[in-house]
Amino acid sequence: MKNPNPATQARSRRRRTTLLNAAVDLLAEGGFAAVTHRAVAQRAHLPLAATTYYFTSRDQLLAEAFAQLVETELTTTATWITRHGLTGLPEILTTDADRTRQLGLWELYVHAGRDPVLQQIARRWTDGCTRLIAQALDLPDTDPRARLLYTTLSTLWLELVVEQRPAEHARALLTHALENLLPPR
Amino acid sequence: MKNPNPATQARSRRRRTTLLNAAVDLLAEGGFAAVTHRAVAQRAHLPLAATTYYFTSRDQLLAEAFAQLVETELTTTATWITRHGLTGLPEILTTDADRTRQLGLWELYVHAGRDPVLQQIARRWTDGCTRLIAQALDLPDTDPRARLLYTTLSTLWLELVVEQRPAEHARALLTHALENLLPPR
DNA sequence: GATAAAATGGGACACCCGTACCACTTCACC
DNA sequence: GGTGAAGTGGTACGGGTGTCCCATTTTATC
Repeated sequence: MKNPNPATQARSRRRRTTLLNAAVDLLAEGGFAAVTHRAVAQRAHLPLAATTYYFTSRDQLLAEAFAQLVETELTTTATWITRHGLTGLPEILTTDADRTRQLGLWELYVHAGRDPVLQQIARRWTDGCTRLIAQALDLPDTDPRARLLYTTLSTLWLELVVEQRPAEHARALLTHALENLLPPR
Repeated sequence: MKNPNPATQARSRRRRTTLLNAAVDLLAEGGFAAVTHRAVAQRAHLPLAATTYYFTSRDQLLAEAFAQLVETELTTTATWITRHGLTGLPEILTTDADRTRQLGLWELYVHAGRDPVLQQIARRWTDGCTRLIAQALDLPDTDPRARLLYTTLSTLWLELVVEQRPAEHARALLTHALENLLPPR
């Protein structure tokens, strides 16, 4: 026995993350079905066998891609909120730049209803989002108002991404919800 | 020319709806990927070629299945609301009987973000739901309060179906939203 | 430098898919 | 009752998939 631990070499770890990033990109671009072993390998400029070497199955690959997508999306929206503050929150419904990225996330979110592994990540997503809203509103995480605002924001965002209707109404409704939720006290 | 219009015979029409129902069932049970020509044909006790005869492509089959799922779901929830009234609305978040059916609907809803044909049906779904809420609240369809309540209800329902957490908190939050939305006037 | 584990990559296997083909039967209408 | 279209169903084709196998190279430790 000379090299007891797998995935210990730097190049190896780099390859793994390359594959994972490729999977996330493909998921964002073409959705669920586009994440195949061959497509991921080609995207990462690696041989096909690399995918099965670093990920025991396609399900695992998808799960890790989902997890990574959730984390990055949470951090980016967190920085967005700290930069724009609460009053500019409705403006978040304009970010159709990475629309397909959001689509991929929601695809996996719904798919989590049939896969316990993904389900855990889905919960992480929901909890992370409500926490972000709570922080933006300067409320404790458990405050029903934060959770309430998240529910409307979530639906509006999903609708925007899926149905692609003009965002004006959505923004107006979100400001309405904000006024109706916070200042009346 | 003797029989100019296709699909005119009674047996033929029956077969078509049988296939469509089979597709809807499969979608509910196994999700998106489970709706294959072969599976649908077997489920309907019909030969494989029947699927390509009545539906020009798998996409069309999925689109029609989605449309049918939306319509039936809208009508069933409509009758549910008229029977239970507004006050019992939070109880709607207990119907985990056909959880997988809801899952299938949401799967296709998200997929609509990548398919213009499905997108139209997705809009029909959103509009139908908000209209139902508006009727339950005895408000005009365009009242922001109806739309607002729908957004929270939608997220809570999706969360319930996907994440399978206890429904108590969701129901409590919905009643909270209802009180906060209607009686204060 | 020897050695065993880790890493690499080319290829193959078995499977399932959507769809097309085509001979056949049944039907509606003259 | 003849005729052409509608409907039926068995079969085959081409392609893409996940996963596995195995020979080879590279690495870390002795």
